[in-house]
Amino acid sequence: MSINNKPVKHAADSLLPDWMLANRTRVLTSEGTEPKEGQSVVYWMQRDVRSVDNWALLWARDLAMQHDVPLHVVYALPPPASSDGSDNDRDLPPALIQLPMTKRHGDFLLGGLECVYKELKEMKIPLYVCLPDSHEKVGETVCEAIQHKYKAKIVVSDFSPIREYRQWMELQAVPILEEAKVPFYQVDAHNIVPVWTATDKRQVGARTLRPRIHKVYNDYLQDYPDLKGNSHSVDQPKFDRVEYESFLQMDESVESVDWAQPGTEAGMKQFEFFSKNGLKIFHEQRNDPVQKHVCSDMSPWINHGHISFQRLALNVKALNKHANGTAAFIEEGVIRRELSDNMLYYSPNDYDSLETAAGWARESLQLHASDEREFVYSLSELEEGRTHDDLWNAAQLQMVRDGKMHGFMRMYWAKKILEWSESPVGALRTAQYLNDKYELDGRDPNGFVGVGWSIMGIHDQGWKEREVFGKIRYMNYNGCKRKFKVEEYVAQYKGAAENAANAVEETNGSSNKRKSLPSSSNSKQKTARK
DNA sequence: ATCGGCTCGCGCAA
DNA sequence: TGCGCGAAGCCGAT
Repeated sequence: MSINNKPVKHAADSLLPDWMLANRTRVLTSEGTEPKEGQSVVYWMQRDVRSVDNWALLWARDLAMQHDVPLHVVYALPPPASSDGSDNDRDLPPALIQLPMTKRHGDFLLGGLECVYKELKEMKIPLYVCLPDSHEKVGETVCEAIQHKYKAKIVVSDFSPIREYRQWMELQAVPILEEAKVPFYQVDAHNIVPVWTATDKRQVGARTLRPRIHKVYNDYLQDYPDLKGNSHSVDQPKFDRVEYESFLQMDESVESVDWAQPGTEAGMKQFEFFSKNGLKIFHEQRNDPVQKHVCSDMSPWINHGHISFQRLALNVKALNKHANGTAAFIEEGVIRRELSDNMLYYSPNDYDSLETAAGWARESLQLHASDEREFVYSLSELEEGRTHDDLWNAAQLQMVRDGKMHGFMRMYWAKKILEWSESPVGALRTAQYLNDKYELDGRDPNGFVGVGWSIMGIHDQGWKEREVFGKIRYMNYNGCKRKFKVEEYVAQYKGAAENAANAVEETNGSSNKRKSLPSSSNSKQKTARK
């Protein structure tokens, strides 16, 4: 079932406290769905897993106060991946929906959720975790809690442009709530300028989104009010971490990382470190993968919703130092990050496929689809970092080991996957698969757009035509040598190779649900042409 | 070391 | 309708 963007209708002014901008909201249920009798307001938390700096939670709490009922928070754990093999992509790595939750992601997700549970409990706000049987049942399961467990009169959710979230909310829950006459409001609690407000269509690049956001940026960069706790006494559900862990059926071969602990507090510590060390040189050194302590490394917490980027924007503004570093940080954290949401929101059904590329890019990749490739690697050769390119292998191993690849290397890494794959379609899916499996900040719009920028020219322009790439921007080893000390970067990941190989073997051996992936027999290395 | 051309499409001037 | 301009890079000329 495909997702359609309907014209955005904002919540009526009478529902909004003076600090809540109508543009942050949209009404998902149809006109005439008015609050009837009910005993609570429910906040369906999904993308923005935090108790502070969360416009959806704040507004839901205010609505509960207006109606003199308690607030309940409901979160749906993502149901285990179902790979029934019914799709026609047998030769491609699994798409996000078929990808098992890794321990790396699951631990971070549950850790953050547990923090929120405790923080809310202190304020007498209960958090109830739903366990839907399948992807198709998420909306139904959450609505069951909304309607029968909590008898809600109003539902507020946060917003994500990821397809699965939109299916759960817009396609599955909306009809049930309309039938039950429970109005369903959504808040873009993730972006500073809400995605549907910044522009009303997909943008071709940063240069068209930037002026639109800058024009209204200060209007939306409001400080957050404090969250007030429930005054009603309500039952507190238990937080059963063990049960949730077994529900997720995690892929244990991708281990958690030590450097990033889940939760708002841990994330803010990382940010304090960055604002003391990296911010002042961010504009000059963020593209040098050898430099330590330049990048903010905030994306795990931002993407999992543990921290609001708006909080970081407010903090760097209050710091009022390092104008150039701050400008570069805001450019990446606001313009480029919100550009990703823009792409997914306005192309909800094809943001992860070649179909979403611009005409020039599709045609050009098609024209060069049968060009002879100098190297073609199998998925396992790539996954284990066993290519001829030590720089690429190091980047891959950084991702496998640390759950985070340097931003500049992500571009080079994905471009080489295009260069070394049989087809652009396969390259795209392989890069998305590896990104979503290993990056702690994967499974997110920024990942789809980052990979899309590299492989199919999303938000980029055409460049000098060449083999395999066509007009897609090319990157190579020599360019990296010009920019940073390649040997130094490579040396950092020596010895990580065997670990990666073991992890991959474990994954593929233990997962009987996983459909078979391209085997290394596909691998070939051809001699250079000309 | 630094610069300009590469190539495309938006947005503005006409 | 035509033209200026940007853009998370490469490459060759200076």
